[in-house]
This record gives sequence, C-alpha cells and structure tokens, in this order.
Amino acid sequence: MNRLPVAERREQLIEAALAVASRDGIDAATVRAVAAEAGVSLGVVHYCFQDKAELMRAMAHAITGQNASGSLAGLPADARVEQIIDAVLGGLWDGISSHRGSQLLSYELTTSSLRHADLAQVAKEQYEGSWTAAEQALGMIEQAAGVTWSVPRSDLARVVVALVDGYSLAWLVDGDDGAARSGLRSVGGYLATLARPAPTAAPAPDAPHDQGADQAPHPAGTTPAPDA
Amino acid sequence: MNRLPVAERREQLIEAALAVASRDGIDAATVRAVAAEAGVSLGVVHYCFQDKAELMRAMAHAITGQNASGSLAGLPADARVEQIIDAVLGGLWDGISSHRGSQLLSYELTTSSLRHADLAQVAKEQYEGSWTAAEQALGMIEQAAGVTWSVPRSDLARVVVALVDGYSLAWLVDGDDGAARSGLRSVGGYLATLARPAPTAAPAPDAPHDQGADQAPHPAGTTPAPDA
DNA sequence: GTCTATAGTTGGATAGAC
DNA sequence: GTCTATCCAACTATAGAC
Repeated sequence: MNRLPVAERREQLIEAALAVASRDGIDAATVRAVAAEAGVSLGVVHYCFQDKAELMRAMAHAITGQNASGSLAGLPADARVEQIIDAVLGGLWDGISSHRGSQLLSYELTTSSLRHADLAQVAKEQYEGSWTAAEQALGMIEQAAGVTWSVPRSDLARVVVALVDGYSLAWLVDGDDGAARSGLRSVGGYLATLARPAPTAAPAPDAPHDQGADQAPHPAGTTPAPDA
Repeated sequence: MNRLPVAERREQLIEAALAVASRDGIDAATVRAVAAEAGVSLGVVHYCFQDKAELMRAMAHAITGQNASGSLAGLPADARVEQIIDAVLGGLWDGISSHRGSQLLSYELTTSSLRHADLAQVAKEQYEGSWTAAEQALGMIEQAAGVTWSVPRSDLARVVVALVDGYSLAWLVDGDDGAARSGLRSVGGYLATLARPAPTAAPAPDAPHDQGADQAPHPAGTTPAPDA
C-alpha cells in the first residue's frame, strides 16, 4: 500500500521474515509467507531481494546482530569471581530462554547454512560472532574481578559457547529450565576454577582476590554444585 | 524389480533415506529422492510407509540406534581416571567426527522435530537416548577406575551431552578437529575433578568387571545455535 | 507387489499492466 | 514502485493398469 524507499522496505521484510521464521520455523518462511506477514504482495519481495537466499542471509544477519546486543548489561561491581560469572551466565541464559523461537531459528539457520552453498557464510558469521562475544565477556570478567585465566581466552570462549549451545539444545527439547540453569551454574564454578589473581595491575579496590587460590590443574575442592 | 517382503523393503528404504539425508540434507530427503536412491518407483515408498512423516520417524529411529551402537569398545583396563575419561571421550569423538553427514543430520532431525508435530517424539527420543548412554558410560568409568562421582550421575550426563553437542556444532561449522579434541580433553580434566575414590569396594587394580558389550553407548546429536 | 500416470498443492521467480 | 497474473518446477499422495 504505502510507497516506501527500498531500504525501509527491506527492513520491514527482514522483520517479517524473522517473525514468521521464529514462530513457524525456517521452512515456513517462504517468500509468500513473508510477503503476507509484511502485508505486501509477492512481487515486492523479489523487487527488494534478488532471490530467497538473499532474504535469508539478511534475516540471519539481523538475528545474529540482535543476539550480540542484549548481553552484558551492568555487571556486579564488587563481587567474587563466581558471582560475576554467575551473573554473566545468568543474564545470557535469560536472553536465550526468553526467546525460544529465535533460539531455535538460530540452530535451523546454522544447519541450513551447512547444507546450502547459498548460505555458507551464515554459520561462520554466527560462530565468529559468538566466540568474539564470549571472549569479550571473559575479558570483562577479568577486569571486573581482577583475575586472569589460566588457559587461553579463546579456548575458554569456545568452551563457554559449546556449553551454552549444548544446554540450549537440551532445553529446547525438554523445556527443563531448572536443569539448564543449574547446569550452567555448575559450569560457572568450573570457570571460576580457571581464574587466577591478576598479576600486575592492582585488582579492583574493593574486590580482594582471595579467590581461586593457587591451584594445580585439578583442584578437587571447588566442585561446581550441579544444582542448587 | 525384485519382489521383497514389506519388512525388508522398509529396511532398504530406511537405509536409502539415511544415505540421501546424510549426504544432501534433510530437505533433500524427499519421497522421490529416497525412491530413486533405493532404485524403486515412487509408489513403492507410499506402499511401505503411510506418509513421509512415518518414513522420517523410521529414519530417525535408525540413526539414533546406530549412534548408540558404535561406542564403548575396550576401555583401558588399568589406568587413572583421567586416562579412562580421555579414552571414552576420544572414542566418542572418533565416532562423531568420522560421520559428519550423520551428525549434521541428527541436528537437522532435532530442529525439524521441534517444529513439526508429526515428529514431536523424535527429539525427545534422541536426547533420552543420549542421556541414558552418557549415564551408562559414566557408570562404566566408575567401575573401571574405582571411583564415584561427587555429583548426581544424571547431572553429569547432561553436562557431557551438552558439551559434546556444543563442540560438535562448532566443529561442523569450522571443521577444526584439533580444537574440538583439545577442548574435550580439557573438559575431561574437569570431569576427573569430580571423581572420588569409591568408598566401599576396593578399586581393583586391573579390570575387575565385565565390559558392557551390550551397553548402549553415547550421545547423539542435536542442533546448533548461536548465543550472545 | 510393482509400475505408470496423474491429481492436487505449494513455492520461486518473472512479465506486464497500472 | 507496486500489483495482478502467470509460468514452471518440485513435491506428496493416490488411482488404476499390469
């Protein structure tokens, strides 16, 4: 109905695609369905996007962008490593569990990307983004808690992403929010195990680093409580 | 051409479906494609299966079954917990990484199951099977190493499955086998952290117990998603 | 039991009117 | 720029010949 500039029309269609695909699955996000969702006619979509793959790529780009944005709000300023890690993982999980459809769509996009050459870049961008975000979060934890990690940050980021992915999938299947939360909490305890007091610069003023002590590879003492 | 009893024909078609879907993706596993792969005509498939969903369910059942089969061969008899865990995770990973298509198909099946009521049971069965297999594997490690876990075995099973899922997804995307292996190894160290010497029975020095030849084995896959 | 033929949908993409 | 109309391909499913 309304005549819009192409750029705005594209945004509108991307949002419509996101709505349909999150709600009904990636297979339901046909060009027709997206057009209907946006209230435009079929031809409009093909006018704005070269083909369906380009629309899907744009949708994927939009969803990874929004995932990256809503994560690290205010960290607890003065707190022990465990608490900070808990807060970060908790916030992350809140973002995931409150958007079930989007989360499932993300996995659908990943698998589709791995099968169709048209979308080959999508999965790589998703994980590049996830790993980078996790690394940044780990960096923020370092600063906030006055610690460094005893393993390379990139390796740790990979563990975190893998865990969150794994727990997300399980939660999508069985819907057990409690199991996911307690599982993540217990893993947070493991992460805390890998933290060491920062060597050079003075740790945060009001966060004495009694934590983590100097431990060898397997500190049997600090086991993550698997559930609470 | 050949006239086969329905049961055998079904087996043949299930294998054809598995071949097509592993190779070209779940969307490519159309009734036509499966019929062509099996070398039969279109009608035959509809004669053996009520509809496409039933074929997909049968295929899913077959893939979770085969995932369950190929896992815990001989464990190292006399070894420390770390080594035993390493061997189990390593064997598990070998099974996964040598069947990329099947692994990816598992995730496709999970997401499809979560979207289509026809396949609702598939994902639940996949994870029930994975969790059970992981618990059994943990039990075998307990016996082989003479330890018990300091957290409930079911919680631990969930962690293991989540980690393997997460690393599998990442590996499907970036193909970095080394990162997956070293990540799993480091996680194995974490698991060892949770082992305690078994209280009652003496931890027999050399393989005291029967190897579970009839055991169902490991975690199969699911799907991926990016996180924040 | 197996095949051919075909019905009946649905989806991607384009042409051309306005 | 937008809409209608249409083409063409692929799919599920069934009917009916053999």
